Amino acid sequence: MKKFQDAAFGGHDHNHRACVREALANAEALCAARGLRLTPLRRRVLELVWESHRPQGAYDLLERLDSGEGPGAKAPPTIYRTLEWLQEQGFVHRIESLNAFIGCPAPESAEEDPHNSQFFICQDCGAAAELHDDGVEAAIQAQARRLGFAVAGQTVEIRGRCPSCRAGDSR
Amino acid sequence: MKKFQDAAFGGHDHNHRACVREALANAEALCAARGLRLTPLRRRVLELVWESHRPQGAYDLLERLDSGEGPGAKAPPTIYRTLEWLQEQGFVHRIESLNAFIGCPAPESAEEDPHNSQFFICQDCGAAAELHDDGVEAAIQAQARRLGFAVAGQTVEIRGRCPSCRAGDSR
DNA sequence: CTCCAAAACGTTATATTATAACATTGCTTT
DNA sequence: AAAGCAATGTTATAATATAACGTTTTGGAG
Repeated sequence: MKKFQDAAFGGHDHNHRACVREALANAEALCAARGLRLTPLRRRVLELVWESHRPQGAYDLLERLDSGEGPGAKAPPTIYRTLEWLQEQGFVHRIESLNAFIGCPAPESAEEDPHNSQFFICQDCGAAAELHDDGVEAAIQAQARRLGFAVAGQTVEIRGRCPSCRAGDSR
Repeated sequence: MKKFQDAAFGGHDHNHRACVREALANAEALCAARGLRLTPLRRRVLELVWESHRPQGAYDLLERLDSGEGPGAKAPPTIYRTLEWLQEQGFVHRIESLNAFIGCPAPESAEEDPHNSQFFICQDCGAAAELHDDGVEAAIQAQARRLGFAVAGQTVEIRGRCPSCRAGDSR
């Protein structure tokens, strides 16, 4: 259980390199399957997003992109366009309450149910965990039915403290 | 049922003047109870927020504040400070996914459970309904427990189409 | 009632986030 | 090779938000 909890927030004992590798492999596979181009820029931005389990601001990403190996002097539209494309593919999500972006650990599942995801975001360490819980989804749909409301998409972002930070862990 | 659904989104057949009057009366009562000052500015901004059931941008509100009766030339901090205070009192909520603000229909209930509110926002007409559903709350808490996560606050914003717009109503 | 301290409001400047519009590059298909 | 299109670069600016400090108002202590 402890392990599951830590993994969700990218706990300090998880193998992050494997995380990133898997995310990139997923993206490559899905692009191949869809006939889309995971260009160097798109790949690099996805890597940057995955450098941590914390949602990243667009300008933070841009700065790191700029200061990296490739050619510099990229302007905001570059990063916003790239993030937009990554979102369309389900490779990253936007966290509305933070104006920030985070990698999706399971982009392939977004095809089945694009609207069912919830984020738990630690206010101490900034880490975020993405969940796809049918219970939350069902409760929302029940209310929507009651209201006569047709759900098109959901933003569910829970602020609080992650298990590590509650335990007084440093990270 | 129809009436309930319409009321939630401020349907065109509801008595909006009464809506506003009630919201202001609520605010006055709560301020009196709490020994707080509902100044003319705060009262005016709350009125502006309540001019519709659509979340309003800060600059929209500022512009309308500016062009109204009182002295003009107010700058952004004025409106942001006022909105911040209104939020602290639970009189308005911020809609993260829209960078906008909406009046709270039941600020008194926020004292009991400050974290339990969900918004259903129509992508056609822009109207939003606030709900406090224990089912959604419970489902979120269940996941939080599973994760070992301590919930401090929730952002639940559902995008979709309201009953009026689904019916092809104009508004 | 006066004066003080704190709260509320005003003002200027600037930070942060995001997009419009158009130019250029570079695949890819023929 | 040329046309056509997707991707990226570039410039400028829009939209949202806050820092810092000055002035006014107000409620309460004396």
